[in-house]
Amino acid sequence: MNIGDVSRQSGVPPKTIRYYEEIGLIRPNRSENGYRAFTENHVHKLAFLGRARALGFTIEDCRTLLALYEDENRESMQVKAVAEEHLRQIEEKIEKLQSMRTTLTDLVEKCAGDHRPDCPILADLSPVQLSE
Amino acid sequence: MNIGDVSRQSGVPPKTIRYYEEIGLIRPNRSENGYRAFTENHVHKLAFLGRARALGFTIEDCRTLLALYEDENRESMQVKAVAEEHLRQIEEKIEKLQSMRTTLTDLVEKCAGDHRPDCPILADLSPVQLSE
DNA sequence: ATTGACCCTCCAGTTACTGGAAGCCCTACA
DNA sequence: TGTAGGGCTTCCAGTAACTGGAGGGTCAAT
Repeated sequence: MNIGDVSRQSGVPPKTIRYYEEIGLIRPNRSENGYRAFTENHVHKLAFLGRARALGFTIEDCRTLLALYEDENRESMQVKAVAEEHLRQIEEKIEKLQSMRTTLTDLVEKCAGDHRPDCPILADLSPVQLSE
Repeated sequence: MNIGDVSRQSGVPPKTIRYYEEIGLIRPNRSENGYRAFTENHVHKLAFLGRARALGFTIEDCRTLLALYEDENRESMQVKAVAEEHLRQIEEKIEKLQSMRTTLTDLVEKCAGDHRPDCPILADLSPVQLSE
C-alpha cells in the first residue's frame, strides 16, 4: 500500500505519516521504486495514533501507548497511569483557561466598546492605576 | 536601569525581556558598556505584557494591545474586539479539552488498572474491534 | 588582583507538524 | 512515442514563545 491509501484509510495526512516514520513511530518497508510500502498493521497503528492524538496525548505518550498496545504482557495499570496523568494535565489546562475566561468575560463586559478611548481592559492590563 | 532590575520590577524574566526586544515589543537604549538601559516606562510596558500574556493573549495580540495602550486616540471598541476574539478562542479550547476530559474520565474509570493486559483504554484507541 | 554577580551575543532545542521546492515514477491517452 | 496528471520522494524552512547553555566582557568590593 502506498502512503496515499494509508492516509485515506487511517485519516492521518501523508506529511504526518512521514513525520511519524522519521521519529520512529512506524517503520514501513520500501518498494523497489523507493515508495513507502505499508501494511494493514500500519493502517491500524496510524488510526490508533490519530485517535490518541485527538485525545490530546503527546507524541511521547503515544509512543508509550503504542508499545503497550503491542505488548501482550502489558499490565492495564501501565496504560491507566499514562491516561490518568494526561487527564490531570488536561484538568489543569481547563482550570487555567477557565480562570482566564472569567477575567476576560468580566473585562469585556465592562468595556463600552465605543469610540471613546477609555477602556477597562487596558486599565486592567496596565500596572499604572489611574488616579482621581 | 539594568535588565535585572527591570526583570524584578516587572516580573518578566531577563531572557524574555531580551526576546521582546528582539521582536520589537520594547526598545531600550544602550549604556556605554553595552548594557540595555531601561526606563520606568519600560517596566510598565513589560508588566503590561506579562499580564496580557498571563491572560493568554498571543504576542501579536500583545503588540496590538500595546499599540492601543499607547495610542491616545484609540477607540475602546478596538480593544474590546481583540479581547472578544481571544475569549472566543479560549472558549473553543475549553470545549475541546472538556470533551477530551469526558472521554478520558470514562475510559480511566472503566480500566481495571491491575496486572492483567485487558484494557478498555487501548481498546478504545484501537481501530480493530475485539470480536466475541 | 581576584572573586562573584551582572551583563552581553550567539546557537540550539522545544512541540508536532505543515508548506513548498525540486525532482523522480507511473499510468493513461492521443 | 510523447506528454499530462497525479502521486511519490527528499530536504529545507517556518510555526509560537520562549528557554538553556556556552563563551566571554563588566563592575563593585575585597
